[in-house]
Amino acid sequence: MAYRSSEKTRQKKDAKRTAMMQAAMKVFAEKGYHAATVRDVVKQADVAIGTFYFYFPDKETLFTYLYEETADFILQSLQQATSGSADFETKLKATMQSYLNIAAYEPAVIQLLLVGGVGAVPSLHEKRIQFRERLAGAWQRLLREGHEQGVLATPQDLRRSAEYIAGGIDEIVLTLLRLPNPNTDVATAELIQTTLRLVGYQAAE
Amino acid sequence: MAYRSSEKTRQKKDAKRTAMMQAAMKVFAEKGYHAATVRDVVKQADVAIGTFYFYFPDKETLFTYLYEETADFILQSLQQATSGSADFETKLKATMQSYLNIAAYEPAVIQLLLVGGVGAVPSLHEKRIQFRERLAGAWQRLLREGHEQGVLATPQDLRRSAEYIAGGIDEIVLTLLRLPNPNTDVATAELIQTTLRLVGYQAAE
Amino acid sequence: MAYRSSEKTRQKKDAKRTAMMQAAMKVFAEKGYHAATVRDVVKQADVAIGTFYFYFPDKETLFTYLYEETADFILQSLQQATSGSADFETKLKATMQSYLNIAAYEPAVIQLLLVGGVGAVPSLHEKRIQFRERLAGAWQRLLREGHEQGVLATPQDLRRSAEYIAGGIDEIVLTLLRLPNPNTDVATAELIQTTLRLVGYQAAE
Amino acid sequence: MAYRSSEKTRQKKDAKRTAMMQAAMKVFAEKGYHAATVRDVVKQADVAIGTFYFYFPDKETLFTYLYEETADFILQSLQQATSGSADFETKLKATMQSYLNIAAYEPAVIQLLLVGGVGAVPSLHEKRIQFRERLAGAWQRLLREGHEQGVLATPQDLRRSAEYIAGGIDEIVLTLLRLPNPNTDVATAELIQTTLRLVGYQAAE
DNA sequence: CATGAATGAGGGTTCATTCAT
DNA sequence: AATGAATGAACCCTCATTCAT
Repeated sequence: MAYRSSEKTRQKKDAKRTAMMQAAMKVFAEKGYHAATVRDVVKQADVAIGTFYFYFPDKETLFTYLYEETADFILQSLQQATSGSADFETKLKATMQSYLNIAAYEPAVIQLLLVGGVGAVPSLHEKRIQFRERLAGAWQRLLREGHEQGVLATPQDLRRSAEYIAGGIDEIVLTLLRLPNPNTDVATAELIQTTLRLVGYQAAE
Repeated sequence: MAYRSSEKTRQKKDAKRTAMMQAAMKVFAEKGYHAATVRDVVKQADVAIGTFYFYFPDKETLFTYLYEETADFILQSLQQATSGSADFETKLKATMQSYLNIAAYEPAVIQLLLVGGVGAVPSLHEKRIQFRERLAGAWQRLLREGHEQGVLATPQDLRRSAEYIAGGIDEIVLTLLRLPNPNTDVATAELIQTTLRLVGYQAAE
Repeated sequence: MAYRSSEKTRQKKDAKRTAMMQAAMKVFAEKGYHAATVRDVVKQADVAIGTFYFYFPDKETLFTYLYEETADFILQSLQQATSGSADFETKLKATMQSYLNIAAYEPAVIQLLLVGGVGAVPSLHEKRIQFRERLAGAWQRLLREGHEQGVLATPQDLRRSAEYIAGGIDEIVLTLLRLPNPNTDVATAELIQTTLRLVGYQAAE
Repeated sequence: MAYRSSEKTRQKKDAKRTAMMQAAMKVFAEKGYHAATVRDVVKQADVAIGTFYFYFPDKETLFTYLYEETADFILQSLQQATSGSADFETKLKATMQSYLNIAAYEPAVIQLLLVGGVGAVPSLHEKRIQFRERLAGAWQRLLREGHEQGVLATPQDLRRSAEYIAGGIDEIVLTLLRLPNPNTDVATAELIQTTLRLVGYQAAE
């Protein structure tokens, strides 16, 4: 007896859901978890408050989901940049490129991850820690390759270097995002050079 | 006949005010701005809620003041480490030592600055940005000395390197603070070495 | 050319309507008026929420209608038991039998009437009062017969005795319904005896 | 340093708390748990909504507490009436007197117990069941005395009779409370006579 | 000075109801 | 007829802030 949920309707619903998540992303990125209200989100999405609860179970769940999805997106982007067979320097450049690209074209993504979830609900705090660890882990994997290729300074604790890099990049990215017209290319080039120095890179002969 | 609060009274008042600020620091560092309530603070300080509003105009002002004071404390500590006449390496070691010391013995100070005020009230956001800039500025001054002594790699944007350092250190510090028994000494030594590489340090002959 | 819904269509519609009312009865009996939601009802009936509003104008009206219908059903059952020509004792036994039978086989009916509509909407409160009065009225009619047959103790206010009986039975019924395997037969026999004593029954010689 | 909480202040607070509980009692008795809102209560008490939460942790807790307290009050009143050494008839009269007195002078107490907590939150449902059981228990104890004095009809299930009595009385009481000027005395006398018949009372020679 | 009772704006969430498809 | 996405009033509750004592 059930009417076939016309494909069109389904698509429309999905589109709306996506639109609402983007609205939520923007609001959370700007205000952070606590300061952002559900009313802010629905206003941004131009829907009624009940609509929010039609699409999402509650504020916390949405934020957690948004945070995880965003974190996965970033980490996969980095993963992609480091996969394949290439030398350390090439991969590092690609990775940095990738990260800065996201920062340039999807600033809310970065804002959400870096400031949106701080000082929030405990379950969220946990997620944030996980993200930082996975982010450092991504860099660490890259460094390990460099180490195996024998192009990095020794001794060094690759984990700690990876954390240093992750933190350093984000500091610079946040500074960039505060500028009206950030020159991402120059920053990327400099970040690459600085990071190469940081790990004591010596090109193989 | 003009009233004048006797010196003793004033001291007592100041002591209470200080105690309340320490209580507030602890609470804000643990929970962050939004999750911490004024009631949490007064409970920690063991005073009535009305007393809070005798000493501070409101929650936001207190937090801002606390944030500024804490930021000043950190920045002055770094300043002290870099003042005097010594070579670049010595000063960098002293600075790093100083920062990590604070993290080790006054973790709340670091927590407050790094996570306590993120995603909070707009006025606070501003303060946070200022702090990051001043922190980068402190490192930048040190790097400039190194540059003038000719011991750093060129070309490099000292400002950007300073930001990289500031961000990298904090990432590692936050990781350390999550551990039950962080070995600060090892971390400090590594941070120094990594930072020296980052700036392309070459000891003068 | 006037449309006329074919007999078949009407029957189908009535069937659906009935099914939805049974679903509503179950839900209201279990949760009571306020705690039961329209969504609970449509879920139980396995239809969409819009369908509910096609068949019923709103929640309150449905409940009121359901309550009335159920009340009528009970009262008619009692009526039937007391109709015909028989002596007081026989009729009382039949009436009690009838009531306890409903409680045993259609507990939701009783639950709905006794607890489903308490503390609800004003219009419902009115209905509940009416039901109690009609229920007492049914007993009162029976008692009047007994009085006319001269088998009841005098003096007694038949109305008040009728209320006493109605309230006493329901108290016991509700207690029974809480048991996993209520022995209705024993309870019925006891209720009959107790009620006969209550009205001071003396078999005619 | 703590100022002595002047006895006067304390008393005032207690008085207010009591006033608020009475306001809550009235509202809950009139509307039942679900239909009554916290705003209804604070409006009745003429205080702000925050004041409610200063005195009580939440709506459910208050209601539960109110319900328990009221139940205890009623049960203790009955207890008092049945204690002491007197014959069965005297005690039954006293008990009935006591119950009807409360109904006459504190109708909200009865309303709360009988209708206020029906169909409410699960924890409350439990409380209601407990109350009914304790109420029946009170009557049962009285009947047992009568049984031991050999003035009651045998055989009869004293528990079931007790429930019958409890339910019957409440039905009549609720009817009375609907009248503008209920004549409690006549009702009491009749209830006593009817109850004596119900239990098959035969005065000892 | 210090207290804590009192306030009420505002936050998250529910749910009866509507209406375009 | 039937659907279910969308709405928004209203609920419970929190918490920064005030002020009489």
